[in-house]
Amino acid sequence: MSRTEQNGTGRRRPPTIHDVAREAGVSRGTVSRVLNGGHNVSPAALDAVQSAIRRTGYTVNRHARSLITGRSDSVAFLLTEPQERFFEDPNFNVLLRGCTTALAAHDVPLLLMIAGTEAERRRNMRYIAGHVDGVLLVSSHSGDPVAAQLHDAGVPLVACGKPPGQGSKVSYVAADDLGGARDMVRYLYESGRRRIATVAGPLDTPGGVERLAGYRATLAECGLPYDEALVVPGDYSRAGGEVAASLLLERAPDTDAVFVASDLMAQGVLTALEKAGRRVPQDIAVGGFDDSPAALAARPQLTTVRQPWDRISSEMVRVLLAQIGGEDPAAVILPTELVRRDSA
Amino acid sequence: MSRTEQNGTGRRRPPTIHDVAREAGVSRGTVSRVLNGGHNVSPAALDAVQSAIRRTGYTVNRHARSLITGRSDSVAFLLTEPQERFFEDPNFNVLLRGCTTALAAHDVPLLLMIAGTEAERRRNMRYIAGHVDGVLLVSSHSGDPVAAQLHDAGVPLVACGKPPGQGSKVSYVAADDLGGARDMVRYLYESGRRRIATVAGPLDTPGGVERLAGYRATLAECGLPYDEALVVPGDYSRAGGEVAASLLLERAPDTDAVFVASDLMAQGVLTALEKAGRRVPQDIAVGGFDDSPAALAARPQLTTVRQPWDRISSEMVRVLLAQIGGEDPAAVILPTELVRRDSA
DNA sequence: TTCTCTACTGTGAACGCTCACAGCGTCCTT
DNA sequence: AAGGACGCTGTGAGCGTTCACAGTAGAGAA
Repeated sequence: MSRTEQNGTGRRRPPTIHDVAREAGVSRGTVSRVLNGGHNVSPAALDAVQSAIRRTGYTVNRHARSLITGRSDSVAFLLTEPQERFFEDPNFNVLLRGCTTALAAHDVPLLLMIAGTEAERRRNMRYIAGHVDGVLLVSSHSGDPVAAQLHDAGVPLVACGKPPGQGSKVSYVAADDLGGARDMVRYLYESGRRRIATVAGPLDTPGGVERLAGYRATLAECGLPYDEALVVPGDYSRAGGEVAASLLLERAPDTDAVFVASDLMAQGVLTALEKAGRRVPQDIAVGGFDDSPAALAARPQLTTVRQPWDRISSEMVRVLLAQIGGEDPAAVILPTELVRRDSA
Repeated sequence: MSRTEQNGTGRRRPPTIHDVAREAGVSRGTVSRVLNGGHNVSPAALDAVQSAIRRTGYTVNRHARSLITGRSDSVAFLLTEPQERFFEDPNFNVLLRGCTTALAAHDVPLLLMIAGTEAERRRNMRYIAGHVDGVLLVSSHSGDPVAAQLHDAGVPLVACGKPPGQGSKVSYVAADDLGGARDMVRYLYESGRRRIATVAGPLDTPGGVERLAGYRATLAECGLPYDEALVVPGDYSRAGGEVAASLLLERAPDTDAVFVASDLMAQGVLTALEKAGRRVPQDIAVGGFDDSPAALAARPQLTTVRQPWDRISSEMVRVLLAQIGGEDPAAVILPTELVRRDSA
């Protein structure tokens, strides 16, 4: 008879490895071996243990295991963004969900940590060292020292997007921002536009830099001049896009296309254009970046560049687990895809 | 000399309570007492221990602590939604972030678990029992047995929104859906609308039911007849809203206002109305629900009902921690707020 | 047969912490 | 003056697991 036959409302003491061992008629050691891959265990013992586990409803006590192994078998998803971006940017959702499910497949729980303030950052850093096997880092702004700190502390780490100034020391997974920007600008060119402007992302983020570089390179490839009046900085926010577009219309009223470095900003651009009485795409074509829900919500719906967020998340998890397993840091760059809708 | 003076690239063995004790010239027991509230410790010893902790950079090993206390000092945020909703609904973001930061203030890490499929659900249930002190449950569909299961397993639990058919056994925190709907419908009535329709939410969710009930009750209070042609079911999605609005225009072309049970659906309604050539708000007023980013993204911007998501998350955490501390389950209902913009 | 090798099994000893207990002084009460 | 109560301290045991090691039996080689 197992000790856990009833599971009433009060919490019972959960079965331990001893209970399983007794139930199966073997020793702790054998049960432990079964739990950890089942090597050097006779078929009969394996069977007995497995059925005993099933009968008792045993689950390994991860605290006890972690205490001795030193591993925690959990990883942190660390977000170091000012909160507005987290709210506004639906990509985080996709990324977070993707990481959660990819990890779940390996039975590794995910700890969500958000470090908006300096105090939160310190608390999280304290926690991470020693309580978590690795970190999935989402932090785009380059002022952020957290990647370097974690790396110095010897914590396995994968960043989403290339962390600036880290050489090749830290792993990262990123979309091909430069290639995506190139595809979009070339597409605008090929649909006949010749005064192609851009609303850039923040230039302290790798994405912002790369997309601008792609814009610039493609202009050159197409034989178009680079005109500084056509380049307006933005901050990835809707409001920022609106401001940027007004500025652009003032500086270069003859613009006939805008490559906007995020869908959210593109929404703002659309608003400004509407206020200014410009028709999209007839008067001005607008190209976004991200293929976020905002792209579908926009009127007209945005032609944009899809980032492979689902693959990004699964690659991040793959690289992180590999690194925890002892492999070297790796960089992965994934292709983007042009999505044609109504705005260009 | 502390043993941890350098923190080079290789991971050092972190300082233990023994190290701190030696450093402070006291015993393990005293250090432990300082760590757990500092009762029955002399001022001198307290001081010595605290400075030793600072010097060594000691952090308590939570695995060792959990092993003996039986608590894990962590809680799960369990999401049992089909994935589309998670993506589309920005409220989850706010909720998730709110819970994370509220918990962080108590030094309690949050484990994110998503149970989209049955297999995931089972895995998560297994993990939760014994590895987590409590659960923040976000699951609106009533077919979902997870609330009952967790409750039966004796796991402290707080749901977001009233879980259907649980009597008063499980704690929950919810916005005043009925009151919010009432405010909106009354507002539409007071701005002169007399053919007020509604696009309802799914009726297997408490929110959907309550908002419809509020609509119906307010109609009665205002002396307006209840007309079934004016009530169209929806599914909280943008596409669902568009379909619903087309149906509505067909069934009741003289509608002059629509109370839509979510902003996302309201966006769809706006699209359908635009296609049908109706002006908003001149021809038809549109009222949303949620005050999500979608409300600002919509054209015209949505008049809507704000749910106090920030307070919901902090209340959920408060109630859960209280319950873990031994208090009884509690129900909390928080007031909503009417936000006037351009659509009504 | 005897020896070695291999496959399998059981047994302490840790991991770092908390908790209960016992031992101490010191102060108050009777 | 004796007895308790109280504040503070150190010590041993044990939480549930893994790991290293020692031991056993059976198979194959000499």
